[in-house]
Parts: sequence; structure tokens; C-alpha cells
Amino acid sequence: MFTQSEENYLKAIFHLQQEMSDGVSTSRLSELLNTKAASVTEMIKKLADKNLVNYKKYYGVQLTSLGKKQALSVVRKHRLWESFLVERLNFKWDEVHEVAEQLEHISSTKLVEELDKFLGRPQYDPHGDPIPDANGNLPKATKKRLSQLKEGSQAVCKGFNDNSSSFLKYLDKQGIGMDTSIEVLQIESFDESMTIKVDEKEISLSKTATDHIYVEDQIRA
Amino acid sequence: MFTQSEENYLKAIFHLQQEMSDGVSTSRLSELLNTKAASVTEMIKKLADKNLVNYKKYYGVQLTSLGKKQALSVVRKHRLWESFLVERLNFKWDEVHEVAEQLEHISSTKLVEELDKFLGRPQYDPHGDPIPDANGNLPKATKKRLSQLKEGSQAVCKGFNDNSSSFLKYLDKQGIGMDTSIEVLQIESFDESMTIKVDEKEISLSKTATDHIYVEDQIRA
DNA sequence: AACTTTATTTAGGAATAGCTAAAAGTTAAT
DNA sequence: ATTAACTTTTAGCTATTCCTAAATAAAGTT
Repeated sequence: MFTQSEENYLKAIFHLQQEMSDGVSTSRLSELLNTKAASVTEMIKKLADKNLVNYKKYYGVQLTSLGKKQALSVVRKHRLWESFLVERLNFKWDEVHEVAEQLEHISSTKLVEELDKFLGRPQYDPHGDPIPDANGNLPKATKKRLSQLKEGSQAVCKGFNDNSSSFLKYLDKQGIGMDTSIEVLQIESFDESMTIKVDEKEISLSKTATDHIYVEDQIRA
Repeated sequence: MFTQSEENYLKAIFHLQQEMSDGVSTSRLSELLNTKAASVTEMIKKLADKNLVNYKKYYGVQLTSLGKKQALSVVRKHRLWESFLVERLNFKWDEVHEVAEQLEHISSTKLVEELDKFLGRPQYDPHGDPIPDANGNLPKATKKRLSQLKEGSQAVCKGFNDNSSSFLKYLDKQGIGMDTSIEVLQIESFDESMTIKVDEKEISLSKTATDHIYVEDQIRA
């Protein structure tokens, strides 16, 4: 239905739309897609012709509902394949991206449905990102990596992404386990290490560590 | 390393080489690949430049050892994915081809190795075709579909590809089961139905039936 | 408000992989 | 051995998706 290139643009626009509320700029897209701005402009015009994006010259693009649906389908496939690679084929969570970038373009409704079923209809991928269902709906609660949180956030531990027992022992020693409540106090910009509060104690975690801890955002009253 | 198109050409040449001992003709390739002869000529030149085929104008192409290696890698991936689809994702053996045509181009050594391991290193795909190993070696004994045999062949039943119990009952009634010896007496060209000898009895099987019966070729003394 | 900087678009070009139509080579037949 | 039939190749076009360089629009500065 759509070319690989078109799908990549839709996915990129989708991701950037979640950061910037207004139109997604040509330059941000070219950055993310490793192309030049001129190429982006051209492709955007084609997507607009196909009713996948709304485009106003010099003011960026936004997905139409058709474009969003298509983007979500690609995201769904990407995250399902990542889950497959990690859970069935012994990939590490940081090894899957490149391959999933290829697999996400395989076109077969039956394949996606059966893969989803085979994996037990997972709601989150190995990076903790939510997997859209066949209708494009995302799970409500947003599981994230601890490293994705901002200063001041409050969260609850919901999983760990490292099979090494030394990592789990380390966490245990720090008093971090399943359902532990956490508050992000400070993030150092130079190495992205994080100071968090756990049970009234302040501890410091490296980026490596916070990358491997999944949390659920707390809704503050 | 190679484009999807290049891989498709290499695979097509590989398959045609097994039928015709001399060079593979431009027209047969264009037929198999659903392209025009002129397009084939062009691509062949590119493959020759890359040392994947030997090409002599007007006399067809043959794979070099590099080309053969590459073709076998694609065939390996194709057949592994077909096995995956049938054995893990509930595809029927006649539903897998299109999807496998896409999956065979995914490029990741680790993916192929892990998939092979995950499937238990199968030697044959759901069509009964042999799966090359990572070095391009094929299993010696050649399991085939009964429909692939020529008149006069002798073979032994080694499997059936139909989950319907009615098919198995039908075979049982005809006296065909695991390890039954078979001789192909005649093949009707108009409907590809086959007359075979089983236990001194002659029976006739439709193409649908012979497609679903796997046999092992008998080596004649 | 005019000018500079930055971002975006336009214009024209390259590579890939397909096409048609015409030319040239090979094979078969008289 | 020449011609007819068929196959293959060449030449010239098209579409996709990228590129660079130049032109134009928007945003920021004084």
C-alpha cells in the first residue's frame, strides 16, 4: 500500500508530534531520518497528495487521521517484532532496533495478528514503550524507562531489563524492587546520572542503570 | 549488501539452474520474475559487474560461487521463515509464500541464526524443500512433494501436509501411510493427476492430493 | 523598519529498476 | 546458404528517492 520510505516518514512524524504540539518541522524530520531538508519537502508533498498529512508551506506537517492510523500500524509492527526478538530469539533489548526497522515494513495482516497472538498480546515492548492494538489504541498507563522521566517525577518500579543477576542484586542493595516508589530529585546533564529518593534515602544511579529500570508514572492528585 | 532486486534475481537464477544445466536464459528469468527481457539484461550486467554471475551475451547466465552463496542465503531465509510461519504462527503451507518473499530480504546474521535455533534447526520447509545450513550445505536425502516427481520415480512416503483428518482417512483407504513405497506410473498433463503403484495396486491421485504428500526419493541400485 | 540569520522550498541532477520499440544476434527451415 | 522466426540487447523514457545549490520566506536583531 505504502512504500517503505513513506512509512518511515509517517513514523517519524508520529514520533515528533508527541514532542512538539504544533506542526513538525522539515529540519527535525531531516535530522531524524538522516536526509536533507529538500528531500523531506518533496516527500511531504507526496504524503499530502495522498491525504496522509496536512501540509502548509513553511509551517510544518501534521498527520491526518489516515496518516496517524498508518503510522500506528508501523509502530505496532516495530514493537511487536522487538518483543519477538527479545522474548523468543535471545536478543538483548539494545540489539533489536536495526532489525525491527526492517521487519516493521513487512506487509501482512495475518502475520501481525498471529505474531501478536503468539507473543500473548504484549502491551509493552522490551524498551517499555506501549504497543498499539490492531485498532491503533494504546494502553492507558504509560510504562517508561526511569531514564525517560523528568526531575520532580514520581513513579513506581514495574520491571527491569537486564538478565544479569548482578544488576538485580545491585538494585536490591539500593532498596529498589518491584512496586518500589521513586521520586526523581535531580538529573546531571553531563552523564545523565540521576539522584532519586527511595524510602526517604537519596541514591544516585547511572544512565546505564536508569535505562534498565521500568516505571509507571504516578498520577498526581 | 545487495538490493532486494538483486537478491530476487540471484534466487531466480539459482532455481532455474537446477532445471537447466546450461546457462539460464533471459526470457525464462523475465517470465519467473514478471519483468521484461530488457530489464533482465540490464540487471544481469550489474550482477556480472559485481562478480555474482558469469554472463556471455546471448548465451544466458550462471551463478559464480559468490552468487551461489548469496542465493543460498536467501533461499535459507525464505525456507526458515516459511517454517516459522507454519509451525509457530498457524499459517497453512500454501499461505506462506508471499510473506516469506518479503521476510527473506531481512538482513541480520544473528536473526537468521537465532531463528534457525528457535525452530530446532529444521532440515525441510513446510513444502518439503531442503533448507541450506549457514554454510550453504543442503541435507543429502531429498524430501519432495509427490507432485514434484517424474514418471517412473520410486519413492517412500515421509509426511503429509494437511491437518484435515478427512485427508488422512482418504490416504489410509488408499493404503498410503508413513513409509509406504510408491512408484509413479503416469502423470496426466491436463490436470496433473497421477497414477501410482502401491502394494501392487494402481491408484489415481489428484494434484491436490500429490501436493500434500511428501516423499523421499529412492536411490536405485 | 530594515537587515541579518536561519529555515524552507524550488530547480536541476544522479542512481535504481522498471518500461517500450527498434536493432542485432541466434536458431531453425527450406 | 539464405531467409524466416525468435531471442536478446541496445537506446531512450519514466518513476522513486535521494542529492546540491540557489532562491525565497520567516524569525530575530538592532
